[in-house]
Amino acid sequence: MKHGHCHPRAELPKLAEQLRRKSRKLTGPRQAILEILRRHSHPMSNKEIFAALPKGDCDLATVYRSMHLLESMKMVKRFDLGDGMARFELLAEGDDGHHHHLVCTGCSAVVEIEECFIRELEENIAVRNGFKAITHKLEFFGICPKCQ
Amino acid sequence: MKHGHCHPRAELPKLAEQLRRKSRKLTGPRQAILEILRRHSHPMSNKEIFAALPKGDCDLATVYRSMHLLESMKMVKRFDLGDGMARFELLAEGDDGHHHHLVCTGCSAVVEIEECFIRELEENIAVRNGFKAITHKLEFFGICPKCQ
DNA sequence: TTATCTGCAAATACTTTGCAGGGAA
DNA sequence: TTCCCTGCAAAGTATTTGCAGATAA
Repeated sequence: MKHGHCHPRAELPKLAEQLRRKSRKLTGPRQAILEILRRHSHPMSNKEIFAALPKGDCDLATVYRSMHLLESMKMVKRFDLGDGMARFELLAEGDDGHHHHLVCTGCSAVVEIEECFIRELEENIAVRNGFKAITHKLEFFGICPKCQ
Repeated sequence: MKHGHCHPRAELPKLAEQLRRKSRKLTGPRQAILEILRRHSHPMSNKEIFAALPKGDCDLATVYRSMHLLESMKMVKRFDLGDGMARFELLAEGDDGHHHHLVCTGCSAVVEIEECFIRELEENIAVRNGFKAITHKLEFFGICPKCQ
């Protein structure tokens, strides 16, 4: 599944509504950040988002704060691609965003891997170890065609 | 610094040999760190290793440098459990250390998961996307029996 | 002796936070 | 007006690095 590319402004009403529900405000930076994420289909770091914003539009600290907020509202999903910084992707309505990535160790290109092969194994592992509420993080790394 | 209380262990010959091969030295901190890892079966962070060393035994920076060295010699393996710091486990001779973890989101307890379910899928994903040298990182998260 | 190591402190990189002024509702 | 939000700067955490003295071989 794609992430919001079919409905360019679909996120705004949802954003406004969810913000209202938490007595939070619909501000310029928050709209601008969602707009940036909508235009990029790959996971973006705070710094990348900041760089993509019209310059002077908002502070880096505000990007960090906004990403926490949007994450708590389940409008974005945080990914850890193992390079020491958080990355975020826009979530489609009703999508839990669970998927994986194939990351090039040469140029950092990212391919989205939509299938999840682990869900059945989770239950097995949970039962065997007495754990509840099991989730997992799975990322693939390799060398992309261009970098070979 | 001195390490009069540091006794030779099973890894020492291997360590000494590999160090010699790279014209590196067999020093107190390096022996002490391997000894710490040998006594702990769970992945340890630099800070944990540092804290477990006899106090004043070596500097935190030296722990970081030693872990890089030991990793490059394939005597330890680095894991990223998603909490913003690297963790390390001792590797057995000839072991590539590939396995996964089940981490409690409550108390950070770690269960080792020895099987790997992904190896066949890797090839599939590699071919489909034209990638080479594919690897993966997979970690499970949940709530352990004690924390439920 | 000599090249590698180490402690120390300073520097980096990513992220969070305190505070006072600015802004949405 | 009332809170919430923002910029700015400072602080926090994990990690790396420059340097001069210490040490293994």
